[in-house]
Amino acid sequence: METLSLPPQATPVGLAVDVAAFAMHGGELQVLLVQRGELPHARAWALPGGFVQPGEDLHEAALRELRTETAVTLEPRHLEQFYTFGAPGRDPRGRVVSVAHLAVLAHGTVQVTGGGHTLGAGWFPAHRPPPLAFDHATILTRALGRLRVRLEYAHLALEFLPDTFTLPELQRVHEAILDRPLDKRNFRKRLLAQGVLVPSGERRSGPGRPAQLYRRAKGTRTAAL
Amino acid sequence: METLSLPPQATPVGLAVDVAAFAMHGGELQVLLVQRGELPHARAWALPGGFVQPGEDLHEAALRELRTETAVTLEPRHLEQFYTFGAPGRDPRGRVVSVAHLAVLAHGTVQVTGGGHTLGAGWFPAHRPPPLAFDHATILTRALGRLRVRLEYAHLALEFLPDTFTLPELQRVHEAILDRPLDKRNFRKRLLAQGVLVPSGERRSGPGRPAQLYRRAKGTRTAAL
DNA sequence: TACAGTTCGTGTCATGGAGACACTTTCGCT
DNA sequence: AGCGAAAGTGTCTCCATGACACGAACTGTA
Repeated sequence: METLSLPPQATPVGLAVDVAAFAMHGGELQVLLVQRGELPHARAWALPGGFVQPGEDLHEAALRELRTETAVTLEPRHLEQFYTFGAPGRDPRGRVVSVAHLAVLAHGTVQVTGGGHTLGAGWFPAHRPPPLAFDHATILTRALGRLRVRLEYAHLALEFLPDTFTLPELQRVHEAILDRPLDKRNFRKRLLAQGVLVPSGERRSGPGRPAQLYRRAKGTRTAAL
Repeated sequence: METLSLPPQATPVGLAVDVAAFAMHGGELQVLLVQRGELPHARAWALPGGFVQPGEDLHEAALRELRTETAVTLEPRHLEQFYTFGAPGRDPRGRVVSVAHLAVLAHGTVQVTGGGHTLGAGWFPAHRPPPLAFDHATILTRALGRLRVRLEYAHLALEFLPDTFTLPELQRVHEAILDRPLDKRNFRKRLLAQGVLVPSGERRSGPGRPAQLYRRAKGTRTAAL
């Protein structure tokens, strides 16, 4: 079986992965972009991504690109494939099909120094990005849509925060993703009713009344599919 | 721009599409399978699919494979990409990445004669399929999951039926997809409240009380994404 | 033409989740 | 002590969902 090879109908294509990686910073939802150092679209901003290597799973490839192109310090808390872009003209170099991924990085991961063969990397407002290379604006829009959908019935928002967090912080994550304000009381009611949050007993001080700190309940890890 | 070519990092892979095509037949949800005529997995049943051709969009490739491998008579009413399978060992011939699609064929499309380089094609119970080649059992399971999700908030079930249909017929489609019975009164209440159905005035006779015929309301085409 | 068989069509009540809505509490700072 | 700032809290309404049983309309046959 291992000696079989690809039949002639299998016209080779370039297989790439692109990653829309999000994090919260300054109360805003940010997306990680790299500045391209090569043609095509040199000096343009783009989603981190690149070609899949032999024997490498799509998931692994997405992780590798994230690490080598952007020098982010932490592992993503969530990584999920969400759509494959394969229109014939989408890359001027030839036929490149890209499996787009959605990643969530925890708070505290936001320092980025650039790396690999890019000119740099940085965080940008996810809802108002700069002009992007290739069809990456489309990819980003769809990633945001997926993120919104995931909010409804998953615990994904928790992945943006440190292990321990306050309810107002969590609310700000939801608001940043949905790009609209939410009612405080309804938000708390809904979240607490889901039973995935456990008060840690601690409180956090600041300019105002201290907030109760919460922790995710055990056995509530997101199915990182 | 057109003279650029793929960089050396782009290790070539085989790019394929596979299609899980569903239709209603005999009150049951059926999936379209082909019997493979070539190695690997010769004589095994598999989802229709094959390699994408140069310059061909993924969507087009899925349509072509559906037509040439199975000689189905009608166009699918819905075609949607839902996941890309790219684990290194999934195909013994080498690195093959498959973009899996979900298709819905209208009632009346069920005659299938086989074609292309397969030994035949046929319909099988979607929830109890025969053993399948490659990782197609996994693909089918995920296609069914997607179909269920789509039922909740889309008009996808209508695509299984002819232009004009009765409410009990539509209910049977939902029941077949969910693989469980539904309450008649609640089902009618919910569907009619959605406002996507319009009584056509006609009735359909049979062994029992005649049923009201319905038609989809204008401007309610499924976003075939 | 009467009856049996078969399928279609209909309404109420209880429950649970979601959204609108305003004031009090607790702390830090001056 | 007082002020500013943010956290925390409860009620009511509305809508969607699910459980539940019987009469109505037609076909075919005796």
